[in-house]
Amino acid sequence: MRWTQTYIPTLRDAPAEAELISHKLLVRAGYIRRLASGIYLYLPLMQRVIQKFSQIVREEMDAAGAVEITMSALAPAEVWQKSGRYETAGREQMRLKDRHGRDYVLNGTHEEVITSLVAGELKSYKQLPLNMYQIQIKFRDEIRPRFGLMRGREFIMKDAYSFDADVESHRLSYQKMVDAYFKIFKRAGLDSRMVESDTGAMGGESAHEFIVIVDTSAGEEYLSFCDTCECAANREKATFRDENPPTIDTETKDLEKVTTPNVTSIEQVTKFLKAKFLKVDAQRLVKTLIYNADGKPVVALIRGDRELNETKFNNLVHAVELELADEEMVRKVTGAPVGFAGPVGLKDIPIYADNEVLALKNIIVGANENDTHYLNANLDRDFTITESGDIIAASEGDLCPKCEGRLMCKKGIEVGNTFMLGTKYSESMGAKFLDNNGKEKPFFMGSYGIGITRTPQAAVERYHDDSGIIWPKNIAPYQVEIVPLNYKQDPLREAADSIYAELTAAGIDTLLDDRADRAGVKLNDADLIGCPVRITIGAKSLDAGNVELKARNSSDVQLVQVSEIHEAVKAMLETLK
RNA sequence: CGGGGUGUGGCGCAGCUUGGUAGCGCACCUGCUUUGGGAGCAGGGGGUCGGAGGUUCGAAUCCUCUCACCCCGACCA
Repeated sequence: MRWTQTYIPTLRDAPAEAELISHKLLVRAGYIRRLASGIYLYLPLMQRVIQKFSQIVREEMDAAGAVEITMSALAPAEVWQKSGRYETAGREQMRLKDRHGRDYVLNGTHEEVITSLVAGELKSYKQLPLNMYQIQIKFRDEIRPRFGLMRGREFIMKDAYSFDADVESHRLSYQKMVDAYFKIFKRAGLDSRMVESDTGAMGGESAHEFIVIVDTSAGEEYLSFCDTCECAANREKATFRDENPPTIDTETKDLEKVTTPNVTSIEQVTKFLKAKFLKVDAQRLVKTLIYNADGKPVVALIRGDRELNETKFNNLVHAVELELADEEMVRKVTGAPVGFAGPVGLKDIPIYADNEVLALKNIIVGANENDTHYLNANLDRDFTITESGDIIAASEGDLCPKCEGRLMCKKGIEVGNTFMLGTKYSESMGAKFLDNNGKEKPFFMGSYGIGITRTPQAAVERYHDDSGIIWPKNIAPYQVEIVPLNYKQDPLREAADSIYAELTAAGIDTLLDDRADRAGVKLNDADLIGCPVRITIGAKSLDAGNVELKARNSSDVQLVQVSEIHEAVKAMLETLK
């Protein structure tokens, strides 16, 4: 492609609204333009990136035995009402009416649509397993769109849906997708990490996310992974092993009330009590956290040296909205100022305890009274709990749950996800088949997404420098950019044209900067848009029959004879990621 | 939805406090010169100052309402 025949509006300054470096670069380098909040136009370069990545996705999905279809972006509301998600999807779902006043939604995902497709016609176990996917525009009325393509209201996604007759086959289908995902991200030049994730609104049995780790602030997902084994999890889900299990008293002691003037935090309480009674550590303290669950107070008990994981906690509480209670609620519930809450004497409030707390004896807790704590409180004798579970957060340096390694915590960008849905949707929507005994059964379904527009931005976030983007070769809009420093000079132009023709004929995606601009402008733009290989043609080296070959990710420059440039380019591309 | 902020030519901004009829850099067009990391000179085009109403002889500037956008939070691929 010749630069003057396409449209690459590069900008010297990034628009003020862009926050992330990747967002700024995509705008500055002329890949995207914003039409409205969370709605972007894909310009020629972006279109090529999207197509390249989509093609990789297609090839790997096809290789994994999935078949491509296209489902509508629009769907009648009934389809969503059937699964019950019309109500639960809430304000995130884009809705509209047609001219007759009938209700429609702009699909944010397609479980309902594909289930209704399959419900009437996929009837026999002989047709299973089946996996269908599409690459489609999705709509989500995000509360707050941001970060360019990362969180838009309209975006492109690959979504696949698998149908199986039984659990074993279901697991196999799931594994095939997982394998395909690793291949896809690898081909796109990205190191991805698969982590366990919370199933969230999607529901189902288990779920994983595929994450690209980034160092910048762009990462929205926190994940923890082991530095030794393959164990990795989203922070919402991460578990760890207790490194120094507390010594548990053998006998229970009598409950004792002590005055603790002005000591409200765990650190203060520990310090205060140590000074007084010695042998007190944070592990013996139990934190009592009051939460506001949809307007009603609930209590979380965790060991004093732990942090609460709100996602895990809410998996016990099942609240729509869960947040730390304000001072007023705490006073109302405990009858004491913040800092002295404890489970002893709390009435009519659900109390959820972390598993670790169950094992403890003679714990120290607030006494629901100003400046007072209890020593030697014991479960069942002094207080009761509603339910227990794992509700604590893993943090950097904790012991891996499966090996002797340490957990590391990093930020990442979620680029794909996989859900083992089981029979949740097929049951609610009546999607059934006949097994080999002629018995009617609901399908085992899986759902698998990849962010087609988000992933390239994640790549930019991962691969860039001060001058611009550095694309992995397989998703770069062009693999090679030719920069004749002065296109008006006959020898330079002729050399540029002939190399362009040769590379293009050889099937190498090549961009020729045939603009009449000065060298500096073109070189800067070349760095900005980030093609992995650059061929620079200048008068001095061309006099000796040479052009310059340079990789975007390196400062090394090779002088190459014009006659050998094709081979040299191929060789260089081989070495690049 | 709560808190904070911004709307002035395609992009980045000044002007607003103290009202007097719009300016700078980049980009764009023409010409000449220049030509290896965002050139120089000269000339030029483009803005109902987000919108509506009000105050005033006069509003980008003051007041009221409204819309859009951005940041922090809750939500999420």
